[in-house]
Amino acid sequence: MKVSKFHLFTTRETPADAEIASHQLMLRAGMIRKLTAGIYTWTPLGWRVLRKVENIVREEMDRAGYLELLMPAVQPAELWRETGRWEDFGGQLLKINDRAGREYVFGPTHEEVITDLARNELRSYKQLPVTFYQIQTKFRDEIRPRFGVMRAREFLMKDAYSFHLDAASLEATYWEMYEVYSRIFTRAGLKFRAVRADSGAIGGSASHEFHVLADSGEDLIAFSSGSEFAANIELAEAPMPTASRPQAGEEMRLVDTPDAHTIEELVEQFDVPVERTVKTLVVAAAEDSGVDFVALLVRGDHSLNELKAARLEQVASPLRFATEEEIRQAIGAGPGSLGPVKLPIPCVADHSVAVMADFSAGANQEHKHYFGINWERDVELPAVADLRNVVEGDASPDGQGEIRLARGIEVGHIFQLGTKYSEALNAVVLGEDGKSCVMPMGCYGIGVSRIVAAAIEQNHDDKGICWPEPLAPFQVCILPMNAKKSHRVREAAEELYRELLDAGIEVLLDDRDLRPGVMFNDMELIGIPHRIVVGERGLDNGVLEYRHRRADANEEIALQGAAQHIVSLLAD
RNA sequence: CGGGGUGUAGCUCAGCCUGGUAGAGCACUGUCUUCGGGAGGCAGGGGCCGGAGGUUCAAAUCCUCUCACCCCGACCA
Repeated sequence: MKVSKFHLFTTRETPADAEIASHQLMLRAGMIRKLTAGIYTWTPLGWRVLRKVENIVREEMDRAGYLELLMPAVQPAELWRETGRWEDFGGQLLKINDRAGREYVFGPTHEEVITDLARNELRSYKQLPVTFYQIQTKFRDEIRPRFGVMRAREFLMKDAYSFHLDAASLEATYWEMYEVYSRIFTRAGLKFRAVRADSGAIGGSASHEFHVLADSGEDLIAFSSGSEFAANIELAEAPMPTASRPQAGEEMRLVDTPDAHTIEELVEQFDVPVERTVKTLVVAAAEDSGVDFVALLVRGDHSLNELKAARLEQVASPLRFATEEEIRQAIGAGPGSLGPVKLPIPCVADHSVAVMADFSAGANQEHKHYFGINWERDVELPAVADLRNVVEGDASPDGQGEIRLARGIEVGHIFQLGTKYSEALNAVVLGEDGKSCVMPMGCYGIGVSRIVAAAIEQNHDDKGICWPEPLAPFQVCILPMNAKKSHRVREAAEELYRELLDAGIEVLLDDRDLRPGVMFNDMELIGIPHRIVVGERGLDNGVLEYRHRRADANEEIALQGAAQHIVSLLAD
C-alpha cells in the first residue's frame, strides 16, 4: 500500500474528550472516528487491525472445531419474552419497532437466537456436543459509554455457544474453551490473566474472565503470590481474622465532631488509627425482611464488596444504597454520622469489624461520634459476614501466599450456563435411552473491538502505538528521504516495496513527498513495527537503514538482498 | 437516571464576566524557498458562534426553553 492512496487521518493534537492512552492514540492515529456517543467508524487503518484480531480469533475457533455461523442482529421481541429477558435485561437492551409497530431488539447477545436454532435443528444426542460461534456487531445501550471503543455501545464481539447432553460434556468444552482463549490472547501478543468471575446477568454457574493487564483497566483482579489463585476482586473471599478480639482498654465516650463527615476527616482531625474506625453503609433491605434498610459495617480502611453484600439474605438484590433523605428518615442522622451504637435498623458486620476493640464510629446523632466502642459491653455484636474487598497482603483464600492486586481490562468471559435458556425455550434432544433431555449450554464471549484498545493500553510509548507484531496494520514501512529530488532513492524504495509485496509482506510505502520528520512521526504514531529508511546517504554505501519500533537506534542492512533479509527478520 | 461541565473554522482553543458587525495555532488551496525528526515567506478558501424564542438601537456575549456531547456514580465483551 502506498500512503498517498491510503487515507491516513493522523492529528498532532489530542482530542479533548479522550482520557486514556488507547483512546487518544486511536483518535490521533486516525483508526476510529466517533459518529455519536459510543458509536464509531473504523477507518481503513483501524479496520486492518480489527481484522487482524478477528482473524486470530476465527482461526483458533476453527482449529478447535467450532462452527462459525452468522445470526441476525435484529431479533423479535417474542423470543426475549420467552426467556423473560425482555424485562430482565434492563436499560441496556435497545428496543426498536418496525413500521407495523412490531417490537424487536438489536441483539446485545444471542442466547435466545442460538437456542431457538438449537431447538429446531438438534434432535439427537448424536449431534452433541456442538459449539457454534459468530463474529458480529452487538449493541448494548450502556448508561455511560467511555474510553472510545473500550466501552462502546456498538462493538464487535465473538460469541460462542455450546450444547451438550450432560454437565460433564459441558465442563469438558468449557475447559477446552479456556485453553482456546488462552491461545488467542497469547497469539495476539497480549499479557493477560484468566480469573474466576461472577456470572452476572447472563446467568449460570462457573465462569472465568480473561483480563488484559493494564493500569488503566477498570477491573481489579486479585491473585496469589504463592499459588495459581486468581479471581475478580468481586469474587475473592477475604480471610477470616486470625487474631481474636482484644480486651477493651478504653471507656466509650461521645465526642463532638462537627467537621468530620468522612473516615479520612475523622482520622485526620482526631488522630485515630484508620484500622480502629468503622464505616457504616446503609442499603435497601430484602423485600421479605420486614424492614426497609440494613446497615453494613466495614473497617474504615476497607471497602464494601457490593456483590458479597447483595448476596446476604438480609439485603435486597441487586444492591441499592439508601439516599441521604432515606437515611435521615430511618436513623435521624446524616451519612457522615452513622455507627452501630443505638442504631435503629438491623446491621451486619464484616468479620474484621467483629474483632475490633476500642474503635470509633458515628453516634447516629448529627456531628457526633463515639470513641472507644467495644462489642458486647457497649453494643451487641450483630450478624457477621464477609463484606469487604480483599486488600494487598490478605492471605490467599486457598491458604497459599498473599493477595496481590492488579488492574485488568476484561476482554473475554466464559460461562457454564446450564439449562437456563434451553429450559426456557424447551431445547431438548433425545438421549441414548430415548428420553428427552434439556441441553446444558455454555457461552463464551470475546470483545474483539475492545482487544484493539486493550492492546494499545499495553503497548504504547510517548511517540505512539507499538503494535504487537500479529496486530499491526502493516508489518513494514518504507520511508524514502527526499524521493522527489532523487531518482536513486525513489527507485530503490519502489523496488524494495515491490519485492516485499511479492514476498507477501504487508508493506506501507510513504510516497507523500513530506519532510522526513513528518513521516517518522506518523509511522511511529500508527505503530508500524519495522521501518526501512532509504536515503542518498545510505545508498552511497550500499545500505538501507532498519529500525524496529521499540528500538532506539538504527541498524544498517545491505541494499543487496535487503528484501530477503527483511522477510527473514519478520519470520523470527 | 441523578450530580457537574462544555457547545465559536476540519482539529485544539481564545473572545462571553463588562453587548458594538468573528479571532489564533494546527490542518487545507496556490506559489516560492527549504528538505534526515512535525520548516519558512507571500497569497488564499473556510464559521448565519448547537437550535428556538426573548431582552435591546444592537446579542457569540444577557435571559428562557431545547438538543447534543463530555466528566463523576451503578453495568459489561
